Amino acid sequence: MDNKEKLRKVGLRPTKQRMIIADILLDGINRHFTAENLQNEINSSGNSMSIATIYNCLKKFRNCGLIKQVESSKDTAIFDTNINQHHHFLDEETGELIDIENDEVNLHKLPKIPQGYLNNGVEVLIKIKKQI
Amino acid sequence: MDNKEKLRKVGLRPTKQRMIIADILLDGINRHFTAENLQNEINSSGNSMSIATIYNCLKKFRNCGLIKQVESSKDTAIFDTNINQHHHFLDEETGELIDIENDEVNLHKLPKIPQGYLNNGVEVLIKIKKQI
DNA sequence: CAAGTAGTTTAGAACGATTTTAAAGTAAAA
DNA sequence: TTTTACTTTAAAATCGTTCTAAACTACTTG
Ligand SMILES: [Mn+2]
Ligand SMILES: [Mn+2]
Ligand SMILES: [Zn+2]
Ligand SMILES: [Zn+2]
Repeated sequence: MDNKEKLRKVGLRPTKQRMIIADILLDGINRHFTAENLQNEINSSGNSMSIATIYNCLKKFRNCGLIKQVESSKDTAIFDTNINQHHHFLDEETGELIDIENDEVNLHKLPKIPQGYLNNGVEVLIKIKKQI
Repeated sequence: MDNKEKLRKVGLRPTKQRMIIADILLDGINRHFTAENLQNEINSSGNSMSIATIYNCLKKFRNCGLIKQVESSKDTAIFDTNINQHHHFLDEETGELIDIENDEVNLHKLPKIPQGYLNNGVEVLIKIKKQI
C-alpha cells in the first residue's frame, strides 16, 4: 500500500504536504523526533513547509494512529513512528529514547483498573544513566 | 524531622519561600500538581510568591529528590510528592493521574540494559479511558 | 469537465509555560 | 559585624505551540 492509500484509509486527504511528511515518516523505520527535527528533514529533502502545517499534520497523523506521541517531561513534543505497543529506555541526561519491543517485557502482576475505566495500553519506561 | 531540617539535609537554605512550599508539599500526602496549582495553594494559605520563585524552588526540590516530575506529554509540567518508585494510571482524556504502589506491579521479564548504562528506575504507565 | 464547498496551507500574530535579567534582599560564613 | 554567596522578584525575554484569516486545493455534485 502506498502512502496515498495509507492517508486515504485513515480519512486524510493526500495533500502535497502530507505526502512529503508521509514519505519521510512512513518508510517503516522507527524513529523518535520533534517537529523541528522533521522540518529539518523536510528542508534536507529539498522541500519546505510552514511550521504550522507541520504541527497540523503531526496532530492529524497522531489522531489517526499513523504515529504516536511519547510521554515526556521535556518541553518539546516527541513523536514516534513505532505505532506498535512498545516500551522505552530513557537517558534522562540526554533525552535519548531507545525502543524496547513489547515481547522483551513481561508484566506478571498488574493492578486492577479503576472502576468505570478500561485499560488503554501499558507503557514501561526504564530510565538509564551512563556508567561512570 | 521538621521541614527546616529536611531542607538543610539536602543542602538547601531554608528561606521563607522554601519553607512555605515545604509546608505545603512535604506533609506526607501524595499529590500531583503544576506550578500554577501550587501558586494557588500558596495564595490560599495567605502567602504569595513570584511564579519565578515557584519554578526555582520546584526545580531545586526536584533536583534534591524532595519531589519528582512526572513524564507527561501535556505542555504543563506535573510534579509529584510521592518520591518512592511507583507507577501511574493516566486518563489521557482528562490528564488525571492515579498512583499505583510499586508492589502492585510485578515485572517478570526485563530487557538487558544497554552496554555502558545503569538502570535508574522503572516506571509503568497504564493508560485508561472511561467506559462508554 | 465546471462550478461549488469543504478542507488545507501559510505567514505572522498571539498565547501560555518557563527562563532570564538584573537589582534588591537575606542567610550563612568569616 | 562585615562580607560573601545565594535567593527572590517583577518584568522582559524566550520558546514551543496554536490561532487567525486569507489564499489555495482536493473532492463532490451537476
Ligand atoms: Mn511535557
Ligand atoms: Mn510544550
Ligand atoms: Zn518508541
Ligand atoms: Zn505519583
